[in-house]
Amino acid sequence: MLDLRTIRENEATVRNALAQRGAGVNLDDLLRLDQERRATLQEVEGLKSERNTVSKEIGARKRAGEDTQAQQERVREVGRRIAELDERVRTLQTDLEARLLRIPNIPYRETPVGADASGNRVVREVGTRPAFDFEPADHVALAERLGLVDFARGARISGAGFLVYTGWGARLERALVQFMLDLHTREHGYTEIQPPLLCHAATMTGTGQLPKMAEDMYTIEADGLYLIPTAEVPVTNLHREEILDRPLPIKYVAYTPCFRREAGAAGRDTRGMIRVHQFDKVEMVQLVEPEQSYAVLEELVQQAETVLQRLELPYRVLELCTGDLSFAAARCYDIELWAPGQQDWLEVSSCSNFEDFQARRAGIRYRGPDGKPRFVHTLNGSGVALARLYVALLEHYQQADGSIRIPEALSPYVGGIDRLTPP
RNA sequence: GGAGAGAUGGCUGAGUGGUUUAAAGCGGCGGAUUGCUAAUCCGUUGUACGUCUAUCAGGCGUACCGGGGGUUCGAAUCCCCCUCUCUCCGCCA
Repeated sequence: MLDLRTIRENEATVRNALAQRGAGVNLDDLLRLDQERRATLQEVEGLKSERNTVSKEIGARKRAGEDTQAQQERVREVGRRIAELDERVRTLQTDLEARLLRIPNIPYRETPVGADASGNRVVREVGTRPAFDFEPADHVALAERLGLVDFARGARISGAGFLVYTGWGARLERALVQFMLDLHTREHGYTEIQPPLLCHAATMTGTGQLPKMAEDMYTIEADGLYLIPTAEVPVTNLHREEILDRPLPIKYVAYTPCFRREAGAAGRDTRGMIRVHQFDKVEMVQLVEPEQSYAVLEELVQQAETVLQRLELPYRVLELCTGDLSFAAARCYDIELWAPGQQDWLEVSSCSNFEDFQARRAGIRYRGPDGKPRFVHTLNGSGVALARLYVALLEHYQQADGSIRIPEALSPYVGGIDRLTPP
């Protein structure tokens, strides 16, 4: 959420930034509502001040045994007017809030300007894509041949887009999760969190999933709950409506399943495990001082890259342009893995700085050097997303004999074996 | 799911309609005193919104005693609804 005062005082800058994102926002109505709210507030607060004074006087005179009938009647009138104006302020306030919650964040000043994904900038490409002396298979064939994933039974029990990992396939998934958690907790200084997977509306609003992305989430209507699309949601909201009493930065890492309806993506990537309704992800979240947030963003990207470097997989880092930035992000890097079976790049991480956009929505503050509360900056980065990592790993490490080599760093997590072989 | 008890400032805890613009204590901050530490003494103390001014600061106003609504000239206090916590019962991995 943007600060209303910022919008008021920097109207041109805000308009320009939102235009670069391609966001159609009616600022005129917003500013008019703001104007009316402040005017009405001034009027009603004046009346309340008057009422407080007179009421106090009535109390004093009653104690002195004087008649206060006339005064009481007069104040009753004032009270009626106050009730009307209060109602008006409430309406304006609600309307303003609803509009503010739908305005996306302002992009970082160096963000490349572009209309869509084609405007993204390749920051670097690391590692070399493998050369095969045979025709590389895709992950669906590999997973089926090795008995790692059962696509048909996933569809049978839950529908298309749900996976069943079996035997060594399940073991490999667990190994990857554990490998990443160990890396981030032991070497990168994160505290591990296991949050709820169902969150209510206030939490979903805090990080920006609501109100705009409601149709992307699975809902539990009977209880007013939503399945989390990412651990970012519960973990960032851990400190909702708090003035933090601990030193910054706060660094959390969480493994959770993620649930996405992929409502707008029907028919895309339907084959295999590239776009599924449920996948595992290890997510890093940081709450930091505003002055540090852009340095921390670089740190996050490197920590996500470390996962891929240890697994010896080739990848590239992109900076998203204004038109491709997600709703709440001010600056975002995506990391993509090369998948030989797809002959394409797969997004496995998204590292974003939200500045104070989420903190303002969620009310997450800390005390600055002057002791006054300030909003923190929030960041998160996948470290990294499974399913797609799994795809790239299978396709990258496939051998001519049909086996899958296990990279050295991962081997201890699968009981020391160095390859998966067909049964 | 049923019954009961509770929710007050950073913490403990008083307060059942107007001298409470929330007592007192603890803690925090500033100062005094003091070889050092401790102790003692004095002062100070939250958040949001609005507004004004001599605007790296402050003044004024409004609201905030779990959340929302109501009664009243006036609500922490009375009434209604909700949430959460605790205790007991039931159910249960």
